[in-house]
Amino acid sequence: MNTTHAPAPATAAVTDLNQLRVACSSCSLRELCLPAGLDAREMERVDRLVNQRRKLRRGEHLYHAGNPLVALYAVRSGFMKSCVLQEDGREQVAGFHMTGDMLGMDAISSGRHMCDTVALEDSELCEIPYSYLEQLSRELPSLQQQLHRIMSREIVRDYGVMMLLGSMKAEERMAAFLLNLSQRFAARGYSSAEFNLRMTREEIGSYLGLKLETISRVLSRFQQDGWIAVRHKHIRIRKADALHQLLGQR
Amino acid sequence: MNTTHAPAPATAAVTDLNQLRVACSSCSLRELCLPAGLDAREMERVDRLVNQRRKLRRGEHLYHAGNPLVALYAVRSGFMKSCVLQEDGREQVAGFHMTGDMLGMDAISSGRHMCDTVALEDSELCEIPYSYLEQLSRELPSLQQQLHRIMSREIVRDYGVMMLLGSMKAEERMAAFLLNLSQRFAARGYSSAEFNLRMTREEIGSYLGLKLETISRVLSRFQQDGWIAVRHKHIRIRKADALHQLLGQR
DNA sequence: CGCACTTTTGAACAGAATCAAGTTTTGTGG
DNA sequence: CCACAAAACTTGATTCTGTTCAAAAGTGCG
Repeated sequence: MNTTHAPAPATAAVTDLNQLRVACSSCSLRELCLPAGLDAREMERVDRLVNQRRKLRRGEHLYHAGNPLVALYAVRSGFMKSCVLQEDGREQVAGFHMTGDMLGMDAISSGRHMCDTVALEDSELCEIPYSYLEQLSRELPSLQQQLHRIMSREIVRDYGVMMLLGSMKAEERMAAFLLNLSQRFAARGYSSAEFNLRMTREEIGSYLGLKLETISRVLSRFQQDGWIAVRHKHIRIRKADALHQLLGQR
Repeated sequence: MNTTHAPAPATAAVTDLNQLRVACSSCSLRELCLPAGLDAREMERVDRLVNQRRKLRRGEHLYHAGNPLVALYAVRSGFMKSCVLQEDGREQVAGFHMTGDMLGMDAISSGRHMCDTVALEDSELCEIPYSYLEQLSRELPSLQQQLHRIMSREIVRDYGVMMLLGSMKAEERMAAFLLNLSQRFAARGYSSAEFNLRMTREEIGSYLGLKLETISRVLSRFQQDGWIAVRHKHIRIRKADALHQLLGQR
């Protein structure tokens, strides 16, 4: 067994911290991530598959649109965004990714990434070489299933974003966004009521199809209504019900 | 070999036209569809996998949100739409599907469909039992690859829709929509310059995040500019360049 | 052939964008 | 560790795009 936190044995030739192994089997995210549903023997084989870590400083790219597909990535720690770009330079945030999320599946169709993925804070990722993943998932039906589930989950998530962008007003989009973050933090064992936004108002706006001024105004309005408390990037949800109602009604 | 158009042999006990076999290997869509990239031996095995057809009259559902995942479907002929629904009853078109498109991948993540899929004209679909597909794709690496490519393509398509909904104006959305249809018809051997819309203005509006009146107005404007000719559902693209420019600029 | 649905077009309205100015925060280098 | 510049945020006033409401005309299905 090996973990990031175990000191490197003095006798071993471990020179690169990035390559320190962290077994999936001992990872707290295993139930959210690629190995969900695998038994011990299977997990061991996945451990050997995922043998490379990648560290990114805030602002660094994991990949750019156009880069060839090498690997898929699982977020081990930190926070990322993916942006789609248009010829004319306009850019739109297509998603925010946190711990346990899988990245890079956009590249499978053409062999090249179709978006940019960037760290919004210092982050660590597990690199899953794609060709080995394909191979191993032929041998381990549970792994194959989980991979398919993960890709399908991304498709479903995208449908939700379409709904958001296509038929909600500014306040509804913001409520949906906050509740989504809240729920994802909760699923990871953090508070669902209090968290820090890792992105700027402009990035939220890009994701929600709104301008940054609108984001700012809606947050202020929610605060005045007593539904949330905002201070800079810190959010405290005071009336989750009210936010939910905003979505359910009409 | 067996095709839909061959008369059923009088001696055979073929009673259900829906079950008449049409081999993938003799299907004109094979290069667009699931068997793309397979050799003859592999194709033969996929033929045995896809042994059920399903006919839908215009307006009939292929599946509803909530239905359990049974199969994926390939559009053999006709035209379909998928709609996501919200608790409050609001509904949004998430995609239009034509010949060769694969449907149903939204259900893999949870085992239940997350959208409604409906025929917009009489349509025929190939039913691909999902558990057999999983199994066979473990045995045939090319099939596995193609399945992954298809799911990834759906993710990339969704990114495009997000871009459209999140950062384009009404006219740009409409131009993108028309050009996308045009290009997809062309890929299927039809005219890229002239085609019939299979959906109502309201459905286009729902897909593009606009109201039907806006769709009508934008089409009229395009027509006045001489960029297209619209008569009811019939569209003739006269200046594809102008439409492209509308997207590329700014 | 008629009724329901779809589409077009106009006029008034609303929500979000844009423009603008000022404030706060953050990150960097001295 | 502090000072400063750049980036991020807030708020107000104005503009504009697309929605809503309304009415009339066209289409097509049964």
